[in-house]
Amino acid sequence: MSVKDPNNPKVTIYDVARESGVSYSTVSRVLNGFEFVKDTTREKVLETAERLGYVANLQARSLAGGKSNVIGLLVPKIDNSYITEIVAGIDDELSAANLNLILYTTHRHIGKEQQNVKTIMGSMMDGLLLVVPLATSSYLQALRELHFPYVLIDQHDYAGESSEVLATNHQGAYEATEYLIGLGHRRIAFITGLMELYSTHDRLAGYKAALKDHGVPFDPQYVVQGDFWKQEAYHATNRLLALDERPTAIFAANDLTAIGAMNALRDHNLSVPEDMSIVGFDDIAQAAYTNPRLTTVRQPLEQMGRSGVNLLLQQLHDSDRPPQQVVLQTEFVVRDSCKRID
Amino acid sequence: MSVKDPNNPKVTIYDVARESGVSYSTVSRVLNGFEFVKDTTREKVLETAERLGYVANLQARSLAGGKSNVIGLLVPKIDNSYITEIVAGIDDELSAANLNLILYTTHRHIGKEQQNVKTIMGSMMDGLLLVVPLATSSYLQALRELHFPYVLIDQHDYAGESSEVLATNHQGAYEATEYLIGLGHRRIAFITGLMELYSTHDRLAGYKAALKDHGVPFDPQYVVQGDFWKQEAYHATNRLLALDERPTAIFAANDLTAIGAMNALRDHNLSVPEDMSIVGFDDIAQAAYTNPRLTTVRQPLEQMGRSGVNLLLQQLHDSDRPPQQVVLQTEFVVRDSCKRID
DNA sequence: TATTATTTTGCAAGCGGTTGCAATATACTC
DNA sequence: GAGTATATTGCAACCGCTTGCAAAATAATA
Repeated sequence: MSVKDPNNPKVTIYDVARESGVSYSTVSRVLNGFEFVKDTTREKVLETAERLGYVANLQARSLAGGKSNVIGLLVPKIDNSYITEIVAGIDDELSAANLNLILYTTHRHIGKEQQNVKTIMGSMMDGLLLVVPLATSSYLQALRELHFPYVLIDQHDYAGESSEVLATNHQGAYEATEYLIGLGHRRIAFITGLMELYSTHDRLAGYKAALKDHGVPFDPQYVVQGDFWKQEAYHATNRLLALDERPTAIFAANDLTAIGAMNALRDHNLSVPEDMSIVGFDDIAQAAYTNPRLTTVRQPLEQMGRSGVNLLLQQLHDSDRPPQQVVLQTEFVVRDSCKRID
Repeated sequence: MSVKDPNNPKVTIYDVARESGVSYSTVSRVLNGFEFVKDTTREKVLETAERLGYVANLQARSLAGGKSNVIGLLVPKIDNSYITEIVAGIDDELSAANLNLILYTTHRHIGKEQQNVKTIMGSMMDGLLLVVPLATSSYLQALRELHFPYVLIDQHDYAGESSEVLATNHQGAYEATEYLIGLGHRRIAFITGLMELYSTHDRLAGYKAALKDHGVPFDPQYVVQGDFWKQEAYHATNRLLALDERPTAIFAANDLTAIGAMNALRDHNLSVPEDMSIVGFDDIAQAAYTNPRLTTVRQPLEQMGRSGVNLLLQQLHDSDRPPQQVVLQTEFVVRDSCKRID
């Protein structure tokens, strides 16, 4: 790396300065769009920089107190399209804003979440995007105290002091449940997601509200706990099937849960939607390819990522901007996994 | 960020030094596992660092010529599981090695690829992982000249001077084609991928080799160009269906292409596998959920990501290590999208 | 044209680390 | 216990860039 190659692309600000006959600070000013620079100087510098193929060293810039143009992204794990669609939106928007993205994966390891946040705060990134973080209380406070810009994506800060982007979970769940009721179902089960996440609670509340509004008594035995993953959903479904009075429909907290449920049903030789209606949540790409195709509540995942970036960008520009909440609309998508019963 | 908070987590090496009564260089040495440090000193420093919650500033470290512990990852776009599975493997392995990942997405914009590589080289990352890069010649040379550690994933450097991880594309395509021939097919079409990618050529060669070995004459009209994406595959399939003598089977360069083909067939009211057999390549998650389930050639995508990281790690440890090639085994996966014909 | 206000520019310090080299402390010999 | 080899530690310089402040250049005013 340190070879002084003749055609070494490691051009520094000093090289540009020397080559264009001005001081390095002037170069710095030009490159940062500082206004008090004579136009001719600016052009000259810009031209030389271009010619020499100068590219700023990010770490040096950030170390010197400027912006690093890097924002951190904390996600649980890159292994399902719920996450990757959000990340795609984030990446897209960040890229448009000429910002770099450094990815931190917690591998669903709670301690790591905290650890990463500390690293990020210590590392002079410009901001942080947290996608469905779990144990937030500890470090959210630290982030706030330091005025470190951050945005929560699909997670809620009960303290109400964080910018966040959410979807209409309650409404989505309400509509899904209502749809099932409309098809004649009365014994409707709900497989929850991770209890640490706000969306789980919000969806559960929507489900209950719909039952109530339509005079269907709420029966706790039909609410079983999942964790947004197939495996756990599989077990949860088995528990439901062991009930004396099996449900006739399952509302799954997300599509992966729905798929896990379908797997369990298949292993019990039950078919969807004949023996059991199923509704998911998210509308990940896979949902359109299950067999039967999954009826679900679409979340605008990519848009959620984009909105998160925008919220962060606003904070970056105006650091005292109060926390803001963006709530995106879900949409009920009818496909083939539900059937009317009598 | 610069607030001198009482509980400011921005602890520097100087703080640790002062607090533990040694010089900052000693702290640096301890933190970097340098050997010539007295055990008692080491412990004392480590203990203080821990207590103060010290976390190294990456940019400073990298600026000072040490390792940055950041590696760059260049990918086309985060929007399909081919990419995300590879990224998952990379992320996993990197995380295990305690390395950070900064993500560069080219959005399939060739100029951006080059631009990003330049940025990366100028930014003192420790290394670079390139997943299916397209226009490589220009910057691969620059990377080599600077001895900048990098690894190609699923792409081949014809100059033979790059470390790369590939899959047995030729063999995979050969087996797929052979399988179709074994089912009695003679008019077997091949929808190619992006011609800039090595895998496309390798698969095409495997397809041709299988035809030849089994005495099936190669007919150029059955090879149509795609680009690894559904849309283009859709059009390519339409072209095949417009032929006087339609093929009875389609071997698609990847699963997305296969799915695009299936969409086109459906729009022609043709059913798979009754009217047309289809084989894909990759075995992305979706392949198991198409209807009918897709017969395909599995690439160990996640493992490819992992291997890429390992190759890079080796280079990081021994910078004169000659370029190495890792070729991972593909595996033919029979599902329901092919049928025997007479 | 001298004087003063305003632009532009350059210098130096510092961001938080790493590292070569010299200085100091400790261990080993005789 | 003096002398020398070896293990530890500290100092200073530097990585590439930003920025406050002062100097130099230019424009405005009298």
